[in-house]
Amino acid sequence: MARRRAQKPYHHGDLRSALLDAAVALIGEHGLAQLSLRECARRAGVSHAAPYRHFADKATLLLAIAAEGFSRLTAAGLAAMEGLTHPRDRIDAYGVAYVRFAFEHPVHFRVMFTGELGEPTMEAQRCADAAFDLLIDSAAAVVGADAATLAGVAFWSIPHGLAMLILDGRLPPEHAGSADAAAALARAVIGMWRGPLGRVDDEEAKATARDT
Amino acid sequence: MARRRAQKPYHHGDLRSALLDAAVALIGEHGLAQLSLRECARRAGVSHAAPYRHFADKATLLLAIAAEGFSRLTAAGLAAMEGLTHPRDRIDAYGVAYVRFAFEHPVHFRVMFTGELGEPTMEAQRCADAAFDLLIDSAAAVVGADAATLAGVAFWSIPHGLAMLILDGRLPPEHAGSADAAAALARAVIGMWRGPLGRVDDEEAKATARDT
DNA sequence: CGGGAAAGTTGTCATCGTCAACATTCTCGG
DNA sequence: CCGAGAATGTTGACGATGACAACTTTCCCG
Repeated sequence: MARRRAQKPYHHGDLRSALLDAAVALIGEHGLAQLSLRECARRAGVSHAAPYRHFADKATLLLAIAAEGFSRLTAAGLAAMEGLTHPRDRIDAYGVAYVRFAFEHPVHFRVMFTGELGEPTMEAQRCADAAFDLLIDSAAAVVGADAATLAGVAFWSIPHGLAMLILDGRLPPEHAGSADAAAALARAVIGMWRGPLGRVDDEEAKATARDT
Repeated sequence: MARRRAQKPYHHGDLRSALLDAAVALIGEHGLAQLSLRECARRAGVSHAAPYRHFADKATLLLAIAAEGFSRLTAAGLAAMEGLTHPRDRIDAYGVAYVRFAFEHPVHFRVMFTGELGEPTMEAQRCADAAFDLLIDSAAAVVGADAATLAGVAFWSIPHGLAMLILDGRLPPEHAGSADAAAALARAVIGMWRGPLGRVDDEEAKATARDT
């Protein structure tokens, strides 16, 4: 202790996080394709080979970003569903949170779904599965376990496609200008869904229709 | 004329297409991130700088692949809608064709939607807009021009999300094992859609329900 | 306190994207 | 028919990158 902060210590302290942060920032600035480990190292104030003490290779670093993204997505979904008891309300909230997440963490979202990252890490696989399982479980709570996979897939497609459109800049600015606008759009589009998820609730719709 | 085929001519003949084909093949084999212009050149039997006579840089080559993909997608959509007169049938067919396209041309599809390709070429922009306009027009034929953008966005989300799930290998094999299976899944999921696109047709659904 | 493990560094190599300079072939106007 | 300029390819070079090996510094625990 009593470390001299004036001259930087040989050890960084938390290089791993610093590299992840630098990578996310760099991807945001110059795009995924331009990302270089050496530039990350430079920005973290460390030599060009230091990253290899924390990541096997570039793909592993990206996988870590993806894993982080899936974790945050799951957390955002859980937070959005918190306090909601109606299954339909819950899965709708997840969908809206999904689009909001994509808007607020565009870099993570891109990395999560570029694929092309080689064989996923166990860590990354676990985080992705957790996010997907939450969706399937939420769907199962509406339509039952048998149809859950199909319904989950159908339901995921909507927020996911929406998120892609927003990130690709193919939506008019009034719908994609802010996180709130994007979320509102998501709520509107999801509200149009009247598939198996909707039918169940249509019968009890009047009982629930008090919020707008 | 009477060209000696035995010793290859100085000029390739159709290098541009050969490079595009090589690039698509290489991406399919090793992933987008591993693509190298030099490897494309090698595979086309040409020196490492030859590609620069046809593409300004690597990004431009990828943009060309994306443009080709959007053109084929538009063509596939048009072919699928051919002969169908009911607006709802037509947009449904487009959606199914969309998923089938993604399954059959996974490399093109990936390149089309990786974004991160820098500023799009005019060519690429035009092809992408054509595909999107076809969708919006098809939606407009169902819900009218006013709601067309919103409905188009909502409707695009479904096949797009579905395609992404299939390409990411997150679907059970019975649904993603073949192009026909994927298309059938798409048809099923799209059939669940009962938003503004569906409501119009629900009134005349009985008149149309003769297939299946 | 001492030795191994962890974390960083320097050096190196093959490969890549890109540019400049040069070579070959095509084509079209005279 | 020919000859010059435009296309198209080639060779060579440069800086940057991902990845590995060997070495150094610091940490931590027995």
